[in-house]
Amino acid sequence: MARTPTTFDPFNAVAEPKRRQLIQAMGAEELSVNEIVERLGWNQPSVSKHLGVLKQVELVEERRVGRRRLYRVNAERLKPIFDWVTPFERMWSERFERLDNVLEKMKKEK
Amino acid sequence: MARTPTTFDPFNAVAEPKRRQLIQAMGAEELSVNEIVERLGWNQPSVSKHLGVLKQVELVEERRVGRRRLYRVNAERLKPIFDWVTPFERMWSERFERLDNVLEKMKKEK
DNA sequence: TTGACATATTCCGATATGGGAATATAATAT
DNA sequence: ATATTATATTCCCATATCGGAATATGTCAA
Repeated sequence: MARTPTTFDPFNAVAEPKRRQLIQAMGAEELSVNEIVERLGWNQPSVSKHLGVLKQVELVEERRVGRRRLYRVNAERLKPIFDWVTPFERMWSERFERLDNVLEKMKKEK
Repeated sequence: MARTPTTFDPFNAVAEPKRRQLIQAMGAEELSVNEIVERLGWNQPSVSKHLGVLKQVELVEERRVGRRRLYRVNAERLKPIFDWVTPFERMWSERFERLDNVLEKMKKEK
């Protein structure tokens, strides 16, 4: 067996840095391929191909209008990533850093 | 050029489902390889290899004690993932669904 | 020193990738 | 019909997987 395919799930689709960049550049807007091309400065086939992957995992949705195709981010598909990573937040968050600091001080003052 | 290597960054390391499972199984505990093997029911080389990838991207840290190696999750390396995905939360969260519902109702009642 | 235990590494093969370049498809306008 | 615009697809290749099996390394114990 080989590596998990990029189209397997949002985790794999989004592992590619350019695809993260693409999603971030789109934000909440609905954009045509050419608008994305201009915004990112990549060549058109590259944008289309990355959109193709994102579409397969439903991270973007496509709407055809005339000869253009309008894409928008389907943020719900990012929720599994958010849900997986969020529980770990307490391990690095400021609240606990502060707690650590307090404990450090208590040590020193003792 | 080929696909972004798994060891390139936490995004890629964590794209592999088994590695997410491994990290989740470890939680905040410090565990030996064998403890992880038992906990997950995988074979030992598999666990070692996945730990190797996670270690390269510093998602886990290793401490040698006798003939054992104790691993623990370095959650800070998950922060970039959290930070990247979090801004999109407002696009799916209940708060905004509720807002949508309110707006829908207002339309209908008008 | 020899064995037992804990863990890492190597060798293998099938497979999917991303980029570049070229080209195909589709819709509109003239 | 033809040209133009907008987008997708194909063909190419170098490369890094993951899993399985076997084996190597390292450390303790008797």
